[in-house]
Amino acid sequence: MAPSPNFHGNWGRLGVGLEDWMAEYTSLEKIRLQKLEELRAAGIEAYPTRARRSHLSVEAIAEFEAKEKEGGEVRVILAGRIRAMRAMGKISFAHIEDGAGKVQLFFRTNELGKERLDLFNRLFDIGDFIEAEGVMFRTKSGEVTLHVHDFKLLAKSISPLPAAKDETLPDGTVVRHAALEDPELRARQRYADLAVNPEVRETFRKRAAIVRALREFLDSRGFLEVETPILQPLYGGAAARPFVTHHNELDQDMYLRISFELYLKRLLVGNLERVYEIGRDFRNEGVSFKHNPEFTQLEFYWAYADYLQVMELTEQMVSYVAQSVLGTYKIRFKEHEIDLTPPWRRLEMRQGILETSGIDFAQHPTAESLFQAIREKHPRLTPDPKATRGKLIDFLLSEFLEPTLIQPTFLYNYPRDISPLAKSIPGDPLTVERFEGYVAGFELCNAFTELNDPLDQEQRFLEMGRDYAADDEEKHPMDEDYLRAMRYGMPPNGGFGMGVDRLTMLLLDKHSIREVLLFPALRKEE
RNA sequence: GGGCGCGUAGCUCAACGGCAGAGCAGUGGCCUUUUAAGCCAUUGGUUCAGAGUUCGAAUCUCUGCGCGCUCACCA
Repeated sequence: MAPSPNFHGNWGRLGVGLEDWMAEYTSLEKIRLQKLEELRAAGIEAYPTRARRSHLSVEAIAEFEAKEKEGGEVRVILAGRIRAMRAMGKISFAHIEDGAGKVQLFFRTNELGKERLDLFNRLFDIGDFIEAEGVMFRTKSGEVTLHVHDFKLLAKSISPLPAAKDETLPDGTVVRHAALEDPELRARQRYADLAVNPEVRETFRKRAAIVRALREFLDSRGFLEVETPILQPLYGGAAARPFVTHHNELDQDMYLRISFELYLKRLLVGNLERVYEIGRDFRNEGVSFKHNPEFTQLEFYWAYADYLQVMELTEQMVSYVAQSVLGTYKIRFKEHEIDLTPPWRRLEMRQGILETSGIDFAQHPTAESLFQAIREKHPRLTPDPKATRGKLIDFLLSEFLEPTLIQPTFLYNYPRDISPLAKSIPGDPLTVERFEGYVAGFELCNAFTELNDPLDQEQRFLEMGRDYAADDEEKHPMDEDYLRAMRYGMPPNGGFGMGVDRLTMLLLDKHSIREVLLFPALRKEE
């Protein structure tokens, strides 16, 4: 099908001839481009500049239902996207969807005349945006519907959206047929996914509500929201590989931050006593159902508090968010019923690992001894022989304890050598005041009483440097400016970090981080 | 990065060594209260890409690409 001489489509942008234009579009798209031409030939603007709308779909329906008994007329202008069309001779039905929901449109030759109805049936498609003016009424089968007296195209759709159809079964459940389901397509073309899967839009509305609730909670407790650099001359605050980039004018390599920690704690030095940030972290590591290279993190730092106070604030905050977004403390995640009502269970890490693995790591003060114990007790397991004591403990944690932590649990008191920014427990140099919150078997948050002794901190950086000497990429760089800040004096404080994506997964019962990210990282196409 | 699996029409999926199909969407027709509207007719394919085995490949083998699951990595 060749474009006619008065074709208005922009195939000049290809800078090529007719043949390439033909290859650029699918047969369905070519048909729609022809319709576009016909519309324009008929003097109809396919992309008008302005639209009118008096009501959202739900408002129009509600207003009609309120006035239905006394028979008052409800005249409205609705605007939305065509999701279904049913032409039947001299009448037609369609459903449009707007920001609030769907509403049915009813077209009749009586009001519109044959030509206008034919125009609608022939040249309008699923996916087009339209504006429709008329009077609300109820059809024979009971659906509140707009009786259209006039309509107008607002934007023509060239590429066909998946024409998903909702079937309502006798028991009321809705089955969607031919919905866009391919996970790759849904993620790559999130715009199409959002357009045809309303529950995806709902997921992201709820995500926004979760972030809003976190802010409300912290704001109301005197925390100041701040923004610290994403582009940093030096990365730190976590053990992760960074993304490296380059500033041309400064001729200097820069890193995308892997955490906010060191900058937020600088603010405590500056007498900002309660600070938090919600923003993006970047970690140049593997991608999985719970890892995306960029992810949203919440961190707060609270002067004069310790990790026990942070624990209390955490359970209050998470339950507040659940209550405010879902209206309940009881959530479902996969097959689990989870109760977020505070207080949460508190379990000392040593105790938890002893109970689930039969190994008391306190009896094994060196990596060698702990490694031997694991090999003897669990011969089929193969921990890394080069692992530090802390990493072996972490291994036991994820192997034995983590899967059992379904109901919200604070696991506390961590080995010092995997926690270089946390403060030791008085009288116990091997253990730090740190906890992680676990729900549904995965780590939700991580917090500790922050190390505020600049000399100890310098020592820890040096130790980390040694531990990672063999692996440059994971080496924890010495942040001299951070130490300089600490030397001015940092108040004792409790700090906290939580993955907002993971919290969203938990609260919304989504089992992949991609379901809660609008545009997850994907390999480039082709 | 390793292992396993998947990739067929715009969407959802069949065909599993022997003519590449269905439903929806699309196109033409009938139909003035339908709603997965219905009925009649009909269009649409580089079976992800490339190579190989075979008389014959969507199907078997290899390579590549992409995605999913899983393991590793990830305080």
